[in-house]
Parts: sequence; structure tokens; C-alpha cells
Amino acid sequence: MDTGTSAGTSATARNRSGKPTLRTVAERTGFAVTTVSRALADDPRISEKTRALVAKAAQELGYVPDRAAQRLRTGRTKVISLLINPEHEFLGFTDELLAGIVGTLRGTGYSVNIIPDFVEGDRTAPIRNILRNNLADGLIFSRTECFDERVRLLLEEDFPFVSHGRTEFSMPHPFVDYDNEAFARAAVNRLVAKGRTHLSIILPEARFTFAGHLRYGFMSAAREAGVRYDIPENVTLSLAPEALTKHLTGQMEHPDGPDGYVCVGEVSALATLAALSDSGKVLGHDIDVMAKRASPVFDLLRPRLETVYEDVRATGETIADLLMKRIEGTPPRELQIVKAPIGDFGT
Amino acid sequence: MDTGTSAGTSATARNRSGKPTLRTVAERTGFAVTTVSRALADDPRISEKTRALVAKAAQELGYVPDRAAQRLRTGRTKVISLLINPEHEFLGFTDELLAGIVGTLRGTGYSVNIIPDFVEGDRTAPIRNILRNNLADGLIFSRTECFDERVRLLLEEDFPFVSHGRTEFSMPHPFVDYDNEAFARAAVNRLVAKGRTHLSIILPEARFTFAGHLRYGFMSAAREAGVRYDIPENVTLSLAPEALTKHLTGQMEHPDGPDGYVCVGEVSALATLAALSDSGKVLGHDIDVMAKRASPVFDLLRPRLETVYEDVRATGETIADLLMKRIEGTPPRELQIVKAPIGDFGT
DNA sequence: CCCACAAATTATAACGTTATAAATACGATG
DNA sequence: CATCGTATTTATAACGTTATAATTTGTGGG
Repeated sequence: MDTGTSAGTSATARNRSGKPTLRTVAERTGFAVTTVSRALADDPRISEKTRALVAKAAQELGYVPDRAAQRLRTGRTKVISLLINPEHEFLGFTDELLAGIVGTLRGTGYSVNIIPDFVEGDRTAPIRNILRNNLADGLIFSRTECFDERVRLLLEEDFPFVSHGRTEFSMPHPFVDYDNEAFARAAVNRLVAKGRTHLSIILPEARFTFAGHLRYGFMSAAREAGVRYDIPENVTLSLAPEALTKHLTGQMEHPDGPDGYVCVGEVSALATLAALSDSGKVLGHDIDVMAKRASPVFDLLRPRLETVYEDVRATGETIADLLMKRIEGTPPRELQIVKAPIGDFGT
Repeated sequence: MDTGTSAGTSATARNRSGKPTLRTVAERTGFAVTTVSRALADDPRISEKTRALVAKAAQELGYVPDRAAQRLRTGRTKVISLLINPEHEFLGFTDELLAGIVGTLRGTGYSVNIIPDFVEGDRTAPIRNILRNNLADGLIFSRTECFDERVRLLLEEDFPFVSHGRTEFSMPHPFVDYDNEAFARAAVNRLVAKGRTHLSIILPEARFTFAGHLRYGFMSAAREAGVRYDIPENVTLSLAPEALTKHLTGQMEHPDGPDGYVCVGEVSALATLAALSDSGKVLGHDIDVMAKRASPVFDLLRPRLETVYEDVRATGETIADLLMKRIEGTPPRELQIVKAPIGDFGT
């Protein structure tokens, strides 16, 4: 019986910090701690009536399970680790990815834990640490390489993860990627349609898988269209922005330079616009530029570029979603998604 | 005695997952679990000799303490929570702040946990959750308001935190802020020195403390210089970027519009440049713009703006630093830092 | 050689949870 | 009415650590 009037007056057990535990709920309801634990987990071995009673009492007491205790007992951390890189081709890449991930994980009980992924040196070190110390139930990372050590290690250890970007391993693993080949093709085609005959692109470092996709899409579309193209060696998106600008300016000032550029991200696009300005060329007249944008601030750039959209936030949401499924046991082969470019150049 | 040759062959206790625990180290060394625990914590009650022996054995076995168990026993989580906001006046603000925090916390054993801070609704909700579930040992957040509910709550609960930005409460609390008043003053002075006589600025929403600092610096410097100034009502940095551009374009097209702008961040600066372009005005001729930048990509903007630098990454480092000190007991009054603008306009 | 006292180590319990095994209660069956 | 099987509940132990209290060891003084 619940008196209803004596809330808080009974001498129910409370721990040192005053927070209710399973024991508090047990004493309040008269059931054993084990029963309460099971009732709250909706264990079918506990009768419906008891489950309802316990749920009500827990609610009234404001009981929430202690994460550390659950973790110690079960070995599950309810933590997802995200490896973050300091550098990206997009501005605010991490911001957006994180927003997507965190937004999706909201209400699942999982929290997101940030681990720096300093690209120099051994990229598996932070992962080994997570595995060894059992710091997370799942892992997310980006800047995936063709033969990514991290993927190899995680597959070996059978640890749940979703990568942003594919690898070239034969063994399937969960990933969310963007169709960079399609993007590059579309950009080339659009430049060709505008009458451009000499195209160029600055690629990411070759070790990253998407560099290959971009290169393939760019080259094959250019060949099919029968236009000339240049892909500079030794110049990648990893270079400092000013170095990119300097390179592009030099290229543009050359009498026989490219008249059409494909830009893989915002940094690249800004560098191209700067070079355009520095070399005195006029967008749409001397040169055309097609870019991929990931953030709405791109619309603030002048002169306006023709772009398609890569929704990094949505990517984060999908990644979180797939990771939850992976943790629940869905096989890797069913957790591979390639997102199409959004929108059409020039609209 | 250590045979030296039988590494791994002895039947030392290992837990289910095969990871060494205190017990493993205890059996290996012959000491009690308690002794090992203390030895590893460099407890002076344990003799030097024993400490060395235990340390060596732990090292050899690859022992690392179990976080969940420590957390359950001590109540300390070794976790720092960071509330992140989806919107900011800087591009990649979270990226940079996070990089600073995570970089500094590296090697301290603390990890960073991300909590979304959806500005609509009750901003204390996520914090209450952290307090109730004991999910962290310390808290970091930004976008601090003059009378910030979060600060009030955390002070009340005596929970360690460092805010990015001050409040106007009389009770001291730890914070790291940027001297926005000095920035605004300097920007105004520079515009005046360039002969500008009618200045404007778009401020953050008034509830944020730094809006007041900017306003005060801007207004008082303008008054002292005896120049006209405009601060639009109902137009704040919270508006969508296009709305900002539209507003600014309208202002610039007005025959009696401002001839000098102070921009508080990159979004604002980009909007101003876009408006400049859209209204056909020329930077340096019709209008001058002074901005605060936080990222190196700013250098890619054309036309080039005169800027000072706010180092958000360094801010993150300082915040993490202060938070560690706060957790160790340093009083709040000693943990208040205001960072000066870096660099000089026009250099 | 015994005792007091400090130094060093150890035993025990507890943090809050869940897995395992054991114990009840409840009908239905013969 | 004894018995069995099932449904429901409970007792016990354990996850790996650290705080508290108890014990052992060592040392110098009388």
C-alpha cells in the first residue's frame, strides 16, 4: 500500500551521496534487489504486476542506474569513441559530424567520447588503448586510408566500428562514404558543358581512399569528354592553405593554364577563389569552378560558385545509426552506405 | 624469486577477458592486493623497495587499472563533459576548442565527453543529468549568458567547471574569456584612423555576456572619437547568414549608410564581404571592415580584411588547464583569465 | 629480553550492479 | 493428496578497485 502522503519520510536506504540505488527501490517495494533489477530490465521472468510496481517506485524515487556499476559488472561501457583529426578539407567538419552523431545517440544512453587522432605516427595507438582499457563499445573515425591499419586491427579484434570512408580491403566492414567519384564526374561534365577544355583538381593525399575515387571520376570523365586535364603531383589538400593559393595562382598566371577547376572542399574552394583574385582572373569569364560544399556559409562566398552539397551532419547521423546496429549484431556487409551528392551544379 | 625465463607460464590469476588485474600483479609479486594498489598509487606507507618491485611487475604484465572499478569505488569518473552548441560566430569553433582541450588533457587520464547543448529550452537539463548520474568530474561550456542558469546551478552544487565567457554574477567562478571590449575599441579606433565617420557592428544576442562587452567597447570608443554609429536592433549574429547579408546589403545601398564595419567573427565577416560585393561597394574605398578571425582560412578571403586573431585552440588549452586546477581544489577566484586580442589590424 | 612505538603490510568490507544457482509459490495432474 | 512442472522470486557471488581497521614486522629503550 502506498500511503501517498508520506513521500520521503520513510527510512529507506540511501547511499552515501543520497542517490537512490536498486536497494532503495527494493526496500521501498519490498522486493529483492535482484527482482528489482530484472523488473527494470523488463525481464519476462518477472510478472507484469511486479514490473509495473517497481517501475512506478523507481520513477517516484528518481532512480537511475549507476553507470560505473553496470559497466563494471557487464563490461559494457555505453560509450562510443570518436577519433578526431585536426585537419580537414571542410571547415567545421568535426562540428557537423559530431552534431549528427550526438543528436542520433541522444536517448540511447550512449555518450560520445573524443580521442585525438594525430595523423603522424601510429594511427592504431589510440585504438589499442581503447581496446586494452575497455574504454568504449564502439568506434568512429574518418580520413580512412586504402589499407587502413585501424580497420585491419578492429576487424581482427572484432570490435564494432563505422568508418567515414571506405578501404580497399576485401573483407567487408561498416562504413558511410560519399560518392566522390560521382561528384568528380558531375563537376567535370558541368565544366565541359560550359565549354571548358583544360581542367584541373587538387586531390587529397593518395593514401586516403577517397583520393582514388576522385581521381578516377575526374580522369575518366575528362577522357570521355576528350578534354585536357592536369593533376599536379606533390600538391595535395594537406598543404597549408597559402601554399595551395600560391600554386594555383602560378597555374592561373600561366598562359596555357587550366580554365576549369574542381574543388573538393571549402578550403580548396577558398584557395581557388583567392588565386583567382590574386591572378586577376574573372570567374565565369576566364575560369569556371565547381565545388563541393558542406556548410551553409559557403553561400556567403563571392563570387558565387556552383556547388553540390555533402551533408556531413546527415553523415554523422547515419554513422551513429549503423554503429548501433553493428553493436547489436548486424553483419558488416549490411552496414555499408554511399551517399550521393545533393543538388545540381548551377542551381 | 623471479625465474626470468618462465614469463607467462606461471598460473597467475587472470580475469575472464584475460586482462591483468591488481590480483594478477599481487600473485606475481607475492604482495597483497591492497599493497599493490597502494604501491601503484605511490602511497608513502609502502616502502620504496616494494613500490619499485610492484611497478616493475605491473609494467611487465601490462597492467592498467580498470576505469569502471575505480569509478565505482571512488566516485570519480575521470571524465570531463563538454557542452557543445551547434551554432557559433566562428567557423569550426568546436573543432578548435576541442583540439585544445583534448590536447591538454592528453596523458592526464581524463577523457572528454560530448553533450549537446541545444540552446532552446532549459539549458540546465543536460547538466542536471550529469550531476544526477555522476557522469563527469568537471564541465566546460561556452556561449555564456550574463545570468547564466548553468553557472548558477553549478555554483550551487559546487561542481567544478570552467565557462568560456564570463557572467555578471557577483560570486566568482572560473572562466576563460576573450577581451571583446578591447577588440571592439581597437577596431573602432582603426576605422577612425582610416577616416571613417559612420560605424556599425552586428552584435550577438544581448543575453550573451560578450554582447555587452562588445557593445560597450564599440560605443565608448566611437563616442570618444566623436563619430556617428549605428547598432541595428533585431539583427543579431543568431540570424541566418543570408538574412545578415540581406540586412547589410540594404544598409550599404542606403546613401547615408555606414562606411566602417566591425565584424565579430568569420560568419559576420563573410556576410559583410558578400554584402559589399552585392551592393557594388569597394573595400578600402567606399567602406572599411575590421574583423576578428579565429582560423587560418581567413587569410584566404579576398579582398583581404584587416583582422586581429582570437586563438580558440589556445583558449581550449587554457580552459582544460584551469579545470584541472579547479578539480584539484584551486579556488575559483584564481581561475579567471581574459585573453587579449592577438596582433594588430593591418599587419 | 620484554615492551612500546613506528613502519610496513594485510584482511575485510564496500561501491551498485547483474549472472548463476537456489528456493519458493502456484496450479494442474494423476 | 502427493507430485510434478512452471512461474516467480530470492540468496549468493562476483566484477576490480580502494577505504578502514587490524595485523605483522622491525627498532630502540629500559
